[in-house]
Amino acid sequence: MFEIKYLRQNLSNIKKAIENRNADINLETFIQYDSKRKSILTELEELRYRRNLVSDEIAALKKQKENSDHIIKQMKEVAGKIKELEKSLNKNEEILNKILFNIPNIPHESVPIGKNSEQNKVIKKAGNIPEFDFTPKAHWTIGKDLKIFDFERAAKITGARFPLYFGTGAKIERALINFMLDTHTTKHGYTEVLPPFIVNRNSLISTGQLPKFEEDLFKIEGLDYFLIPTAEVPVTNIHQNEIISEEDLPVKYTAYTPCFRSEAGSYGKDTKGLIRQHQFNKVELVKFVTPEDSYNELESLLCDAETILQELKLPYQVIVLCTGDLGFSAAKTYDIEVWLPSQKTYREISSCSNFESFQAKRGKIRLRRKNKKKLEAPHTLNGSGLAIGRTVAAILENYQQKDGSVIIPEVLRSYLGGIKEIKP
RNA sequence: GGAGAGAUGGCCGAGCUGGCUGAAGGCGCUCGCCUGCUAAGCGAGUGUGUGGUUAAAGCUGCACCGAGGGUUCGAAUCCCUCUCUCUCCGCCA
Repeated sequence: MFEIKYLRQNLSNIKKAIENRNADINLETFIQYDSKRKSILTELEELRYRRNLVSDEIAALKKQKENSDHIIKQMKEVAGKIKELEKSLNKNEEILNKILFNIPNIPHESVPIGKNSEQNKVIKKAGNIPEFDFTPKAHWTIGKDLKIFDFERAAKITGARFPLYFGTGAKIERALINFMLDTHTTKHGYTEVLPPFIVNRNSLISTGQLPKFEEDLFKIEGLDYFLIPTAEVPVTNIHQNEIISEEDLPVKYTAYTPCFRSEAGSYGKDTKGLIRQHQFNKVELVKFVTPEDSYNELESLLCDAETILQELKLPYQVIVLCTGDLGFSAAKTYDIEVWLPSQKTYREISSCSNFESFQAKRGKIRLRRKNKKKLEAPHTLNGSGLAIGRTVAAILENYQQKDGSVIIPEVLRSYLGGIKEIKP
């Protein structure tokens, strides 16, 4: 979110940025209500000033036991006028906020300008794409043959797009969660967090999922609570409405949570397998940093996520999202995409973003510098490190053997009682 | 679920028979003095947001004492609603 003042002063920049995003925001309305706000406020503050002065007078008169009825009578009118103005100011403020909270973040200057995902840029390829002397199977077939997951039964329990793992399948999920958390806490210096899986409206507004994207969320009936679409929401909101000292930065958290997404508008896409589910597990990385460090911190966040794929020896590529594909709150985003042999393509497995001060401002997270009076907004970042279900899919597909078995990546074996492969 | 207590500045904590309280006191922090270092001591300063003015420091208006509404000329203080925290009882993984 932008402060009104900033928006007023940088209108043309923001306009251009929004155009680059293919977003549609009516800034003319903003200007209109902004100037209205100013005129109401000026009048209101003058009246309040007068009221405060006269109130003191009345107090003084009363103290001297003198009559003040005539002034009080006068002030009654002023009080009425004040109330009126306050009402219209509130209304005006509501409209302004609605506009303000619907304006997306400005892309960083290093973000390529583009219309959609086709203009994203590949910036790195890593790992070896496996070669097969047979036709590699899709992970849902492998999983079914190995009897480690069962989507039909999951649909019976709940509905389409819910996971149900058995035996080694369930264990691999758990092993991956532990492996990732262990790596990030011991090697990368993150503090492990286990947050609530249900959050209130305000938290979702802070991180930017609301007010625009309510249809993507699962809402709890009868309460203004939602299932989290990502750990980013509860974890970023840990410091909502707080002042963080400069010397405490960077703050780095990692959290495992399930994620719940309604996937509205994605019907017919990725209907099979683990790629697009209503519920999936994820290990998330979240950072609070000083503005001057945030782009370096984005690079290291990306590295931290990449490490997991390197250790699992899975081939991947890194892309930088273009302006048209950038998420609402992000100023810059790298996606890591893992190779899926059955689809002969790379699929997103992590998304690492710098939100700059966008979320901090919405969530009133502030930064106190060591020798400065004025408070600033810290920058927030987050990234998946990684999505667990998609990692399982990638392991199954990349490590599959001709006989239908799947080799377990070495780093995971100690988490799985030492087994080296899953056999049919 | 029932009964009660509470929510004040970076933290702790007064005020709550309405006006002199943006808020005592303490801690912390900053600056200065002092002691050869450290600790202690002394003095001054120190909330947030937003507007005006200024080259700047500063001065200054308004708002904010959990959130929202109400009463009043005037509310941290009174009333209502909501949220959260704590204590006791009940129930429970």
